[in-house]
Amino acid sequence: MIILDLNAADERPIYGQIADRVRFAVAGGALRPGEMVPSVRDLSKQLVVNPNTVARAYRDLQAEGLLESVRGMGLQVAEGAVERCREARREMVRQRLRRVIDEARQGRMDPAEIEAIFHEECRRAAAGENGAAGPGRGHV
Amino acid sequence: MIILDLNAADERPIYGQIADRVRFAVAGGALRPGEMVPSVRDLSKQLVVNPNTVARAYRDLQAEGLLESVRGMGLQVAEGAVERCREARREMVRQRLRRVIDEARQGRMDPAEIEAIFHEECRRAAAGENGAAGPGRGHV
Amino acid sequence: MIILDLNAADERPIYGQIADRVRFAVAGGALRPGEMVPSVRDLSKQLVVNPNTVARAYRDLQAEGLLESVRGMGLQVAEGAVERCREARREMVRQRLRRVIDEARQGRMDPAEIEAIFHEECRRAAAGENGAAGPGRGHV
Amino acid sequence: MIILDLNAADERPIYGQIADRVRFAVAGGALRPGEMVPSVRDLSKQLVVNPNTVARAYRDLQAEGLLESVRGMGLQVAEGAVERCREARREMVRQRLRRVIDEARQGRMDPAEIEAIFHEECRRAAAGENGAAGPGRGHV
DNA sequence: GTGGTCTAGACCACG
DNA sequence: GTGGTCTAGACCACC
Repeated sequence: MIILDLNAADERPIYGQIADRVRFAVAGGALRPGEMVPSVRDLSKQLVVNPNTVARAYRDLQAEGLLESVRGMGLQVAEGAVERCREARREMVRQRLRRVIDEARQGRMDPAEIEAIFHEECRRAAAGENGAAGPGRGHV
Repeated sequence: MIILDLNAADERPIYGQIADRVRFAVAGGALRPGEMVPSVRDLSKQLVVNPNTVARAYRDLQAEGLLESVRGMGLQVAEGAVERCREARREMVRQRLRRVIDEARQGRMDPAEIEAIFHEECRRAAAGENGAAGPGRGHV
Repeated sequence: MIILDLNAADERPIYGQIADRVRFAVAGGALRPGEMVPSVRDLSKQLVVNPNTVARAYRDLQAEGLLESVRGMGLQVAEGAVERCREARREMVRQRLRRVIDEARQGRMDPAEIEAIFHEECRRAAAGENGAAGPGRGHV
Repeated sequence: MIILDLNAADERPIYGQIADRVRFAVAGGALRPGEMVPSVRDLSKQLVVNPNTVARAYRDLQAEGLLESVRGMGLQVAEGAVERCREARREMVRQRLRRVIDEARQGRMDPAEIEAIFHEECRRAAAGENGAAGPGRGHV
């Protein structure tokens, strides 16, 4: 069964984080169309969270058409979900990047400085994934 | 007088948006040390926002040491503010970029795709600043 | 053997849909008094449904007096069933129509609009039964 | 302030009934774009229902784009809502009528009988609206 | 004052 | 076993 976890430092609503984990799992191929997601009760135990909170995440995903219910059995990933998740993921990233860029430029920040920071952070992320502590900014 | 505006689509707290606008204005040189910021009442009218909300933004900026009260006159930008704002601006941008990158990678998105989107959006922002409608992504 | 099928899009309980199909089959003459209904196992395979679900539908129909068990043989359609099913069918249709009409009027919908929609849908149904794709509303 | 009420005999989920009341109120003109809906707390008291239940109805309506939040102030009817509600109401009625008609015909019911029942019920509804007890089927 | 999140726990229908 | 509804009540941020 797929393992999901939460990042305690994330201040977004828990149900939103859960939904995003599922979206990313589908986009990344860890959860395939037709596959069942963990039951509300199981996942709520796994995440140490109230079942209602998981149920809300699942409900939102259902409304989005990403999950569909199999009566009496649980919820499964819908057929067209992978493509939609990939697209959603891409647009989410695009929208957030756009907002940062727009605000930085509006604050008269040098475009070259923005790009420099972006590449620094990309390197940091890549390093953090390969070795335990790569170069760049070690802390945080 | 300095002109500030808000983006209604931004879901962050309004007081935070206002404070950020002031920080960016100082970092960008639009507001200089010793200069007075608009009064709470004026700014609240200008932004069509509750005066309490503006007051809270100013309160936060005061606590931060960025604004100082001049008895009977209002609030002015503090002396050392510019450098601190530039630093704050840089770190704010860095932190937000980092978060987007981290979450995208965590969702197993291809790093090259992330960079591609970033550069697309940079070009779009640059185009939007020069001409009214440059190349790139026309809509939005 | 009588062929029944289910509409996956129907959100009513499956056991109720099955029972209704049987009622309508009796009312329409496709199942005659004295005739045996498919066994629980056969029907559950035919419908790709849990046997318990079929069993529950049959149980309800038995309680209603529409089916009677023949020891060791299964269930057969009861003698007086046809008339009762016709009546049940009529009342079921009436009740559902009434509900739609009542709610539409309660929502201040123009009565003429309701009738217009009804007749459109009647024509559509008639067309769909005669030719594969008649006039009216092609899509669904 | 707009008065909403619930029909205790309705077995649909309460939150759905509340949402429908709002939709119909908007479609019927009782609630106009820009107008505020009752606060969650007020409406929950008015309907003798848990605030969470009202909140869920409002949340669904927000997701639908029918309501939009005015921060710190409450929820108001969105601009384009009226047309969308009318359309939604029409399609809801159409879909439900279609289902009844389809199932009745599939059960080999005489089309003329279906129409007869429909018109009977239309007359009944019209009568029930004008006089307290018109002709037709008095009870129920 | 507003909406929103989360928890806890009960109850239900369905399969 | 599954999801879904509803209640009750706490706590939060925002305006």
